[in-house]
Amino acid sequence: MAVTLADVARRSGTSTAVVSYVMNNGPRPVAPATRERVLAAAAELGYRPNRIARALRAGTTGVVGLVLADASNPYFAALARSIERALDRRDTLMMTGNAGYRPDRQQHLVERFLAAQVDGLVVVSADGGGDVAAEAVEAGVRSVYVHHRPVPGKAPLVSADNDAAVRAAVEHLRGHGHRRIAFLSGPHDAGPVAERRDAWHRLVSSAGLEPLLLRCDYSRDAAARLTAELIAGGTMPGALIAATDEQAIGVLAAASAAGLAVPARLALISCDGTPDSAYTAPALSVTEQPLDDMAERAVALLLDREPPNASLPAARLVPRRSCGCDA
Amino acid sequence: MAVTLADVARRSGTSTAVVSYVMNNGPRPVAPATRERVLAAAAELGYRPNRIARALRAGTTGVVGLVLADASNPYFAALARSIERALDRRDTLMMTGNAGYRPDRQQHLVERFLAAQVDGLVVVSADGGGDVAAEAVEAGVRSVYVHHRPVPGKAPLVSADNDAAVRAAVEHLRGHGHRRIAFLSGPHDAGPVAERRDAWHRLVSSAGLEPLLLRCDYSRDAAARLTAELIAGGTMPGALIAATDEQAIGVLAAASAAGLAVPARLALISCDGTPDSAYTAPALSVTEQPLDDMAERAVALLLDREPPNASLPAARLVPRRSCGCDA
DNA sequence: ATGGCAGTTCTAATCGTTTAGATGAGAAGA
DNA sequence: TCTTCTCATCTAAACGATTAGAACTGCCAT
Repeated sequence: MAVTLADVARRSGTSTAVVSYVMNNGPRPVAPATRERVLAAAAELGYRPNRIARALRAGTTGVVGLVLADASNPYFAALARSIERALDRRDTLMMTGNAGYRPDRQQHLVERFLAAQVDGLVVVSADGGGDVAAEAVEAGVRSVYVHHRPVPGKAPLVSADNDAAVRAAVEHLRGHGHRRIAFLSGPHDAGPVAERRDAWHRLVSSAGLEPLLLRCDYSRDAAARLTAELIAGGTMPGALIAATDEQAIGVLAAASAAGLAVPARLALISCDGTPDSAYTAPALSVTEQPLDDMAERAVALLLDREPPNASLPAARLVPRRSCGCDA
Repeated sequence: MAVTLADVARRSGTSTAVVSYVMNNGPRPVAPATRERVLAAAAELGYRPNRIARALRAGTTGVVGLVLADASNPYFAALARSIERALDRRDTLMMTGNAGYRPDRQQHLVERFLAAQVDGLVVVSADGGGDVAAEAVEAGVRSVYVHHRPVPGKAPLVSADNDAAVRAAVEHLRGHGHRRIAFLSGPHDAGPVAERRDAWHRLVSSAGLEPLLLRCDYSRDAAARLTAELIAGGTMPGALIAATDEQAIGVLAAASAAGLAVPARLALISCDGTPDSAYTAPALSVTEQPLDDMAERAVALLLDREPPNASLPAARLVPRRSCGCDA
């Protein structure tokens, strides 16, 4: 059915070797006249090299596996796109799998990807889950965690500097005159969220302010329910830093439903900086993660012989309406 | 480096054929005692079948290519997840590529996927772009368009019944007492958006109402700008059906910024029904697309010998706050 | 003429699995 | 004892591309 090297060779009156040399500007030269004949034959027949065969022979597939916690989450979706662009620059394809926050699914995906002989593995997981990359590393497949790494974790981690970002957020809210600055974290935070919480706790405590720590699941729904309870109970603080945009959007929805004015009665900043955050009502103030840089770094670590070791730019503060700014 | 069939065969004192038969519950039976030895050897060595080699021999890879317009758009992201689940049920992996609404990128991705010998191709494109699946179909690779199909298009289309959905939306808004029901469409609508617009136009016209048609890009940004202009010019209608959630979210953001109350001064319904729509302020009323059913249907069309020909369930109306309902 | 040397091209082994055909060992039937 | 049959297993040929090593052309210098 499909056109093979042998077909092109027959048509052009040469051998498969010569055709291969022409196709890859191969390791050996080919006479100009022959090259022409081969190219003409390939074009006529509509020859398309079979990457599976090449992969078997070469031991490298040009495909990287991406294990994603949840592509429906705009933060992970944006990260996935950045990774895709970084891979595309290296002419590498991407297999994707959503683990849906479930460790067993993560494991399952890793095994499927290894069987498919991926050249590398990128794991973007939320909190929780074991060292899924370990199996890949043992099998000799380069792997990298992005955003979060389990402990212990056998593969390197690429993540942004959350400390500086949270510092900027806290200082910004204090600049708006707030003294009760709460933090909304995850249920069992770890990784970047824990870093953010730590940074907040340190800053608020050392300023002599009371650190009010809230926790809920990383879903809009959970954050909305929590917010509704706090408002009903009259214990809503005047300023809040949400660990993730998703949670902040849930907070915003519940505040709107309960008639609590943002930013007048509640100043809000969240820490992802997804594209969505610019289109909430009011627009969310955020600390924006340098996703493109993180992705480029991660992919370089996987595929390039000499990965860059420049440090990652920190997340930066993007003030919009929800913190009390006009913009 | 990697453990092969031959290694397992040597270790268990059998041949590669027997090992293969054991691994696949092969086409021939194996004596129980031998089977045990083989399984033990495979476990000890940590054997993992090489799917690339299997693919070369079998001519089938167990991988499907998904060409997506834009995974950052929650509607497409949700659709992609549904497709992934449908594929997973058939033990099939997925390669993903985002075309970013650019026809040349679509074409490029299709070619990469074909070279990777995918077993099938799912194309989820927005308006515009040529018949990218044509090349795949000619190469004998089954393909299917989901959501939108270019004209002419060589592959079948899986799409929901938009007519019934829009009818429900228009009738619902009329039930709230609205008589000026505008429609916000895309810049050069086609496919599902055009269907929605047609349905709206027919219904509104036949009710003797004036059909006000608005157009802008499918981005939140564009919709927000258009809305701001309309509000400033005092020409904002009292009720609006947005073709997509993204546009509706842009409308909502601009209305909030300009202080235009939703739903009191503007009743809004949009036509995708993404998860996001429940968490806007106020919550968006939508007609919800049956994404899981669409995905299952599309994948069945690609991979199953006898695809189902039951008709697709229609999108259904989910009334929330933005249309004027209390819920 | 003849050996050597580029410059080309061909032959065939290889990657790891699958599987049809050949082979072998035993059991049952003549 | 000698077929005949059934099971279980082995041998080896694919799948399509890559690439060393062999082989074949001219051409020049001896």
